[in-house]
Amino acid sequence: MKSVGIRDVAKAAGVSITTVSHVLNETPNTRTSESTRERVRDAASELGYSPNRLARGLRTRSSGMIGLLTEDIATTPHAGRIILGAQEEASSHNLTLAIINSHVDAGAAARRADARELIERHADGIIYATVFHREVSVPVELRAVPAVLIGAVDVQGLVPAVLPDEATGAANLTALLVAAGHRRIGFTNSSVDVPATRGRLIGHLRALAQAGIARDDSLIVSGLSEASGGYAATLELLSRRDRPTAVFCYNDRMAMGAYRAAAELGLHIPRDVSIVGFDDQAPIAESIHPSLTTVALPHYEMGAWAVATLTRLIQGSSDAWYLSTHPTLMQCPVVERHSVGPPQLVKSISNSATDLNL
Amino acid sequence: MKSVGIRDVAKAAGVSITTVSHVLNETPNTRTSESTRERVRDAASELGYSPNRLARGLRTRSSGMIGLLTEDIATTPHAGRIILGAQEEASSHNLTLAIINSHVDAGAAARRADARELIERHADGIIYATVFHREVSVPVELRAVPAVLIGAVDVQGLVPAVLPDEATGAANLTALLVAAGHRRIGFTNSSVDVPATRGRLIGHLRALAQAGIARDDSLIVSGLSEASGGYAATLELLSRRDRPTAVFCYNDRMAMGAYRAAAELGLHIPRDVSIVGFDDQAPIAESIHPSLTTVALPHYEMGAWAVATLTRLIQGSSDAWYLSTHPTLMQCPVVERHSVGPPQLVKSISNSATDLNL
DNA sequence: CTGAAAGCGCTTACAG
DNA sequence: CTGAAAGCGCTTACAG
Repeated sequence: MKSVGIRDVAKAAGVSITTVSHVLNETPNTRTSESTRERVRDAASELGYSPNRLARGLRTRSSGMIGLLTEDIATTPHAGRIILGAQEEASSHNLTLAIINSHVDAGAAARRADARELIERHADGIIYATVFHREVSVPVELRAVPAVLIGAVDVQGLVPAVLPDEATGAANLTALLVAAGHRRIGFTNSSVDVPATRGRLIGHLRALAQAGIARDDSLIVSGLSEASGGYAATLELLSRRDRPTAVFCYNDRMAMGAYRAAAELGLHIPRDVSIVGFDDQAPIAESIHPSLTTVALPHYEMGAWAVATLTRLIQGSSDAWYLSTHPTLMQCPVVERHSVGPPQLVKSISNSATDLNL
Repeated sequence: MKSVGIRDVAKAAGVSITTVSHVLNETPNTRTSESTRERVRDAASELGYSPNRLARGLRTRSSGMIGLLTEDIATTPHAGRIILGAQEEASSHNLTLAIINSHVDAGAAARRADARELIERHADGIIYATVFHREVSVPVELRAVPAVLIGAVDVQGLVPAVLPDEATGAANLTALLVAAGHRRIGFTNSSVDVPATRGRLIGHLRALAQAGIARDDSLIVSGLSEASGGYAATLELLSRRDRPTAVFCYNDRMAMGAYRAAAELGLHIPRDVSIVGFDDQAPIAESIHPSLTTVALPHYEMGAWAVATLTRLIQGSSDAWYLSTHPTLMQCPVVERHSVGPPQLVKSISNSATDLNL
């Protein structure tokens, strides 16, 4: 199966390969008679010609490929959406997405080797995405090409980054709770100190302040960022005499545990207590009963932003410096479902059985 | 930043580029003195030379890239593991993985365009992965290159495929239930008819037969393959006078609903009823309480198999025909956690409250 | 054991 | 408005 090349099209159209190249690429500043153009296009489509990207890349020194370097991300549940956003944006720019994953603990050397591989293949740009929102020291290899970061910020401030705006997302979520009437809101935080932990708490506190609700640190309890941690923390919170009427869980997995704690205490969600999570993690948030009100992380959008920004950088946009020094924050939308209701009107005595007897 | 080429290495080592190419590629049937080889290697590493894959690809008519064509798969929770398996296997063969995703409903035309794009870039092989185990008609474009299918079987039997061995996985899971002492096992199936639905039921039935347990179709009830469907089906099953002592749910999401049904009936898992799922879907299976005994889908393995097989095909292996006509089945391992226990010893009266009074 | 040379399939000054 | 020719950076017969 001999593949058809530009030469075949030229011959069929009775023109030179130069002309074929010009008309097919619509080279600017090139005049070609309409009749020739038509002949060329007809010949090309008749022969089913499609240019060899390798040859073109060799000549133009650009591969039309962008590399996505991930750090264990393919194993996290969110990964798919980052990849999807990046891939679709890439397609729309006629770019191909190549993926390389290294394990988080593989170390800097592995990451540099991966970067090098992408460079050998003449990636036009590289996206570096980390599992958790954190600070990284970008491999020097990436200095050689346009690069952007997803979910991480470069300690040296040399490469543009997108980050989820956790604080605003959290603030909006808390505001929703406040709007429903809650004033005593528990917060079960993750005990590991990462930007997400800090950001979510900050947003929560900010919304409280804005609503004129006094900060009460006894309402903030932290634990493992898993269902088990959420269970323990929420159990503690809801067992108090003056238990909160709502609890904001650091993430959806913790919220799963919070549901169990509430059930064990005989508390009905959202009648007796409102629960909210963060991450909009599939399939938990939707599948749990009642379905969970939470905030979504903009993975798709960050993926798309990354390649959109990269294409600007590749085209030599002058935003580079500005972008590098000002991380882009992506909004995290609140997803309202069914785990929030108004607070109980009656002052509960410590146990919801009382309510049932009203 | 002028990048270093083979010419620079040749000059530095005082040899021809031919020689550089031979020593660096370790071309077979080529004698080069050890001293020359050493000089070349030193020069190459000193200059930080890495070959331009585009140029090499143009010359050798192979890009060293393999394409992964997915069908909405990046949006499914499992996707990451397929990509990861494929990517790691690709790395080990010095291949790069390019990903293109099309929406399931984008139609055949979109898929063909995607295949074409991969071919323009001279993908050495293409993997086509579908979201759900099903039959597909492979785009003709794929006939031009080695191709394999993940999770789907080609209606025309022309391309090799890997599929999860759902039946065996299900049989093993049911066998585990039987081993625990269960003889009345409910089965909540998905009401949509796909290979997975059929395979899981077949495996279940096979294990029952093997254990000498009479088939009782009243124990098989189907519904939506979501938590809500599992809830309804399980509620029905467990409300019967002679309720099953265990229920096998078509998937983990249905199992989530089953948990809720059991809780509502006051049935404790696994004391009063055992529940098992299928998919080992993160983060449900682990996070739910008690953690769910289920069977894992071999996504990583299928991804790795796909590229391993592709490399054999690319090298002209003669297995092609055999592989095309015999889909490869990948084992689905049972993952034991905490949702299975022995059946209740007492004959229940219809309501577990009775048990509590023993 | 080593090298000169052709050629992979394009794009792009440059000339006409 | 159109084309001849150089060249991107490699690999690979082929000759010596």
